[in-house]
Amino acid sequence: MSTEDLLRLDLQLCFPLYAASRAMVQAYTPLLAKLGLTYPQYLVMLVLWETDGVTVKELGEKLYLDSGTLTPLLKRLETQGFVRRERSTEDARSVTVSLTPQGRALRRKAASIPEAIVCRTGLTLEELARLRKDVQRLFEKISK
Amino acid sequence: MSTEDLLRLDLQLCFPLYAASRAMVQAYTPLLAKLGLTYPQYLVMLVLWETDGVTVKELGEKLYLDSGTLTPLLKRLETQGFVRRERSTEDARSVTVSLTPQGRALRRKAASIPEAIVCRTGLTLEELARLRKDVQRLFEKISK
DNA sequence: TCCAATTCAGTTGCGCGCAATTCAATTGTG
DNA sequence: CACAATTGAATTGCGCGCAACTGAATTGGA
Repeated sequence: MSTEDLLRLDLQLCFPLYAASRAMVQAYTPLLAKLGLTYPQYLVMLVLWETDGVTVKELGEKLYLDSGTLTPLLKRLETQGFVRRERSTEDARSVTVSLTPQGRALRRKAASIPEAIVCRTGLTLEELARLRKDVQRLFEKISK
Repeated sequence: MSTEDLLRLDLQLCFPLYAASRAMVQAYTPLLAKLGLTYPQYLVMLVLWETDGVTVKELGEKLYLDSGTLTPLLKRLETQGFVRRERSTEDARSVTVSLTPQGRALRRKAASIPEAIVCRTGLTLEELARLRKDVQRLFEKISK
């Protein structure tokens, strides 16, 4: 393949990835708006619904986001009444994030979202699982 | 699969897509920084290197971005001296974006980037082509 | 024990993305 | 032709992402 070809927009992997990621977030947006969440906020809630009481650092490791992104995002979730943020007693450098009852309750309202998105893709669960694995593999290759 | 499972972060397609897309942009960032470009600016340049003299609307259609994103981005490219923006004479509502000699020259400097990224993924061109097609198909399904 | 190095969250600054709005130019219809 | 509807770019406002930095708390080595 020539350099010319490699510089063509439609032949690069990155652009479809970038476009698909944004389109995915846009598909979630109206569903999440009903809960009062943005997509990154939803990701934080997914982590907390699975493991309540995590530090900002742990959230960052799971979501690949830094404190510059998480701190203001968590403050907004706190203002909304979905989470509490408190300095850890055993290590005062870290901050523990935990769900409020309201934050826990939100999980039920979110329960219907994944299926709605799966339907939207029009792919079978097998196709989705394979694509997810491929994209994950790509991510691992790139991110080191 | 249960609702519980569907809400698990690691089982969703969207999160790996989101993480991979950001990781990809991060892989481009140091290479593009040498040219004075961000990743979205690079996408605009890719379009212009292929088809010089396009309107903001056409750019938006190719990149799935609106004027709210493009107008300030194009102003920054203009300030850098890579593009010119001028009101169309036949339709004064639209603005035509074209390359400056400096913008055209940038293409040669960018020529080595796609291959560097391909190497970074550690995938064969066949694997990349297949993944690109799958992601494109997903994008088309979602974005309507 | 002391103190330099590290860690963790927070802050600042900037460039997207995108919804919503504005305004001027153009188009289409009676 | 008139004028309402549409189109295209620009603007505003907000929430990310992320690099770079700050400052406080903790750790680890001499």
